[in-house]
Amino acid sequence: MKKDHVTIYDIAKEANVSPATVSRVLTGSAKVRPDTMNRIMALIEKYNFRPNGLARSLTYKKSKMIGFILPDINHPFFSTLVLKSEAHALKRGYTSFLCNSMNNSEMESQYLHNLLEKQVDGIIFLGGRINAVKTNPEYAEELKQVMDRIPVVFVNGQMSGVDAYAVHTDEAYGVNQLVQLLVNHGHSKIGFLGGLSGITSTEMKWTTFKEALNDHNIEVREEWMIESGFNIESGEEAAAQLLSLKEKPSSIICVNDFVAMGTINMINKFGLSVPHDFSVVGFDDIYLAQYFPPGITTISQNYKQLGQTAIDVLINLIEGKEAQKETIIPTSLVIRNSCKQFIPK
Amino acid sequence: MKKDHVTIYDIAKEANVSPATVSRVLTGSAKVRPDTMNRIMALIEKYNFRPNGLARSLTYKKSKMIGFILPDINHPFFSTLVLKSEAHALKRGYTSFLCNSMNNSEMESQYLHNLLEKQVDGIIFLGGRINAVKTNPEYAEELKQVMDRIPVVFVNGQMSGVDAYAVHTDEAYGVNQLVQLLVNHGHSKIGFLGGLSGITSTEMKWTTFKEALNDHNIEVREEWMIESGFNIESGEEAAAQLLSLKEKPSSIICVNDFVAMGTINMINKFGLSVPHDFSVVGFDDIYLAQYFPPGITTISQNYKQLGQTAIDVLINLIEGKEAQKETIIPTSLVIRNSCKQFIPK
DNA sequence: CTGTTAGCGCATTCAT
DNA sequence: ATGAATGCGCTAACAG
Repeated sequence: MKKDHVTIYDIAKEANVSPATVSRVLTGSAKVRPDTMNRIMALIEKYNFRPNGLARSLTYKKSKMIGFILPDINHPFFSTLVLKSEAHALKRGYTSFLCNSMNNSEMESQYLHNLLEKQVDGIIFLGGRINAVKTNPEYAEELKQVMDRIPVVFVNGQMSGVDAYAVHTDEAYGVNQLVQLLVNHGHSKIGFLGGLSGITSTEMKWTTFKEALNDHNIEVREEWMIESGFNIESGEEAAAQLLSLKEKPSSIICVNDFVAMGTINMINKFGLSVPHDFSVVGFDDIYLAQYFPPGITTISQNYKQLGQTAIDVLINLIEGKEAQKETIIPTSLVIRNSCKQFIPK
Repeated sequence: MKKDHVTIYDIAKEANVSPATVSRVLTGSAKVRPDTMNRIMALIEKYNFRPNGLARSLTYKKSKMIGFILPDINHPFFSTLVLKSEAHALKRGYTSFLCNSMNNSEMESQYLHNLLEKQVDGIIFLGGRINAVKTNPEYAEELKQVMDRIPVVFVNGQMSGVDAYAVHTDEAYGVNQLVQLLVNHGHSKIGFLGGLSGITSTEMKWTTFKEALNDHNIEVREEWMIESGFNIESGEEAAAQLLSLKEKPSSIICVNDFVAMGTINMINKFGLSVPHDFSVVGFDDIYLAQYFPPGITTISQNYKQLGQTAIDVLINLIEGKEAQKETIIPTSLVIRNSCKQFIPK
């Protein structure tokens, strides 16, 4: 079962050459006479030899690995983003190390140390502490210490006092697109469901939402802005609350697609329907958005571009090249069937 | 920005001790006098020192990492399973390395080598080549070579000629539960949608399905068994085909929840509804199954147990302990609203 | 309790 | 074109 690990020394001995020569054929770092090369290659084949990556990284002082710290791979937004990013990183010669923090700061700290010990060459950070409106100075300090050693790129986040490289979705633009769409459809009573205060992306969406309404001379009704969370249950809860109001909006912007799904479900449970009784729009354009009846109109985060850019910035930093301090990725509107022209009753 | 990497030698020098002593406080492998220990700890703190994991693994000849080869982290089945597995592995002191093969055998090969070079202590293999009904001998050979070096555990798969440790869901039992449920509800016209021939899980579900119908003295109608695939689109296509048949079943078993969603969507597009016109059941119990209207009755794969067992088997193997060659994880029926009593018209 | 020495497996000068 | 020697950072004997 366990064939003892064969090393370049074993190969060297059997080929009657020095380990250095074996190393040379492995890396192609110098010319080797064709016949000795063939002899070595044959042995490599014979033993199915693979150089020990740990030893290699140790001498190179580069592991060619990048770490990802993210909240939850189970969430479609992250899984899609990570999938794209990973593929791109691989193309550039880097393998990825995923760490699910579950939005728990202690886990983030633990993983940060873990990644450092594993000698990753850089880190992509998503969610958790970099999504908090008020930065915890302790966590910021920790991150700064990490950044002292290896490059870190924030995706859709920021920390006050931490001068980090960042790439993020233009969420404000997305919200504006949504409001514009609704207004174009004749809606002037617009609600906003989901999200959590204290989370930057939520608060930014809220303020943008209000500004957009103002720009369109539409009154902001605080009772139509209901905070709840980010999953389907949150959508259901928020919608239930909204639907029990005496006066209701005719359209609803949801903080993300999951919340939109919950909202649609609850509207149906109230015996009403989308888009007939309410126009509902989401955010993120997760895989399911197009299939969840009636097909959710939403904002695409352009995952591929987002992930790719983050990776490019990080790798450029790792390899000592120039990189843009902050990159903003545009969103795009994806029209489906959850939204229709407002018809006064 | 770049503080030169500090090593145990640096710490040792500044603390006026030998590197070995520093190593001792790091690992706790031997007693160290309290005051020297404190001195060392202070320096570790001061420099925020972290031992180099690569160097460590090199001497330990253990990396405490396990690799996952899986088709696509973006699919809820895998993301959930991986999340559970990873958490359990971490609890047992192992970190995970994820590799998305996209069901591409070449990528699997590439990753297999990559993981070997990275010196992972073991591998969890899901999907792809171990799901093929007819084993490709070349791929089997490759896997055997890997297994010659480190333990590998198959999850929901197998390869003929490869005597691997395996953990899998009792899919046959699940299909039986589904048929039983439908029969209990008075259905005797049952279809089966989705899946792909050549994929073990599909073929096993098909044969189990037929046997179950036989056991219940129900005729098997080949035209109600439509092969298509595993995603929502596949469900829609298969359902469209089924619905254009002259004579249709009253109930439908889908190869998984995605296909069930597509099926439900198509039924709705035909102006019919679930469960009113058709009872539809799925498989996997992904997060969305409960929220996709009308709430999908399905079979749970018991992710946690499945993942945990796979990890336990693998780690036991890695650590030279006993492990069961094959473990079967029971499924459980999750009743929701996509299924109702058959009412003859 | 602590220091010295010798690898772990590989890549890289510096010679030859 | 190739070999010998050295170091990457850490742990594990083996002394003392």
